[in-house]
Amino acid sequence: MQNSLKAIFPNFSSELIATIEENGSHQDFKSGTILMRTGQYIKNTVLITKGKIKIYREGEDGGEFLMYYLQPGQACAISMICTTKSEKSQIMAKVVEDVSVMMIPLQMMDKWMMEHRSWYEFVIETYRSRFEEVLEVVDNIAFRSMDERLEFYLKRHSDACGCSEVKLSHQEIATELNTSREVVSRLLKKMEQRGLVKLNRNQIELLNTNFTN
Amino acid sequence: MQNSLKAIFPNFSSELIATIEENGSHQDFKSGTILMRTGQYIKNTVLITKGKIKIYREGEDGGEFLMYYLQPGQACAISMICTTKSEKSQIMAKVVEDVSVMMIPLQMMDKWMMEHRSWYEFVIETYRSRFEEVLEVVDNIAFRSMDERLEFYLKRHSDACGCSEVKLSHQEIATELNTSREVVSRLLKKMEQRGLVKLNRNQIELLNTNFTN
DNA sequence: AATCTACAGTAACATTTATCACAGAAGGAT
DNA sequence: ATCCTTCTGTGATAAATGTTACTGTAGATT
Repeated sequence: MQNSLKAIFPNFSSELIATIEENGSHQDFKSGTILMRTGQYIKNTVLITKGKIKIYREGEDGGEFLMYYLQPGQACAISMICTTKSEKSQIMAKVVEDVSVMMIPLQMMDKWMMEHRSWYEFVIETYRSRFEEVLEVVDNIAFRSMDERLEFYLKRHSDACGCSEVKLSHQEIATELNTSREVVSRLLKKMEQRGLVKLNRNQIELLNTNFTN
Repeated sequence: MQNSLKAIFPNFSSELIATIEENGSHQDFKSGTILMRTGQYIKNTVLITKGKIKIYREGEDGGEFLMYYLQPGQACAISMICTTKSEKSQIMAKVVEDVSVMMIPLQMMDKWMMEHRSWYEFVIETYRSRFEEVLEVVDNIAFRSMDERLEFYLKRHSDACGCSEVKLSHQEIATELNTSREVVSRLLKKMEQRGLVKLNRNQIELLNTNFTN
């Protein structure tokens, strides 16, 4: 256990790892579990050691909008921020691949910030990278049209999984981009005609990862 | 001077105020000055003591997109985040009302985080509130159409200045929402017909601040 | 094999937003 | 007062996106 945590969070000091083992509680969740809801109070910070969690925003009409994914070695920035004052969550977190996490009680946050340099740096870096990621999301919806956003979305996915096949239905993609299935189908078809992708049932193969044209 | 800082940042401890006075440099900037550009390296954290700074994202085509405003008693979250590793800025910061600021050299950031509880809390709270604000921006562009976004925009403005008159041209508003002047003119006209605003040259008067209908 | 269901394709149409073109109005400068 | 510039209003049109409706197909179920 100690070994695995150290492997996943290589920058953590040994003392920090030990402290985490001591105070955190290890938990597993199945794909589909909703870990956090908008408006819910947060009592833990979450460190991901296995699997994938989707962080998204929910519209009043029930529409979803993907913000980013959390993967092993990462932590939920929102939970860190809100934790310090036990604020309400502003986002939804859903498990999309069975996960293992360490739940860190909120009281530890402030304490460790002072006591563990490597925790402090991890937290700051988490804030920074998530903030940047969200800014990129803003860019996309503010300045780009749906076809560009779709390309960006597929690229992000293949980057995340490290493979060129994206295993999602058009409906799922549409939901995450907050558009309709028909629009996604149309645009994908156009991309196929341009030779950028190959379409199969429940699977999109990226032919030209570097389609910046 | 000591007095004024304490008045603007009431939660800062006296020792922190003294430290800021000692290490920060007081500077003034005229309206229109660009304090930070995308891609620029950041070497200071900025505390605003007077005036207003606009934080926005710039598209490749030169389009702007308003993120939020910084006002007295606030600090630039981006500069704090980037500062810790002297990262590049991801946003633009432009003075929109003559400002006075305290520039804090980046080396101080980490040091004060450990030494001054009130600084630590201020930084965390700044992260949190800005993150939330950006999430709200995402909501708006992801889920809402232009007429709703325009209403929200006007509301934010009147909230910020504390008055019901928004002194902006249609062109300026269009720029910040990344749309065109004609669209703004048309939507405003409709709002006027619905009795929500009164239109004058370079000025929009909100008649019904609570237009959630 | 027959049936069922989720997924994908596509045409037709509605709506929203962007763009072009131009006219008039307000206020400052001469 | 006249001229100039900026701001505003509005129609016509184009483009992008959303919606409705329907068809076909692959794979699962029976």
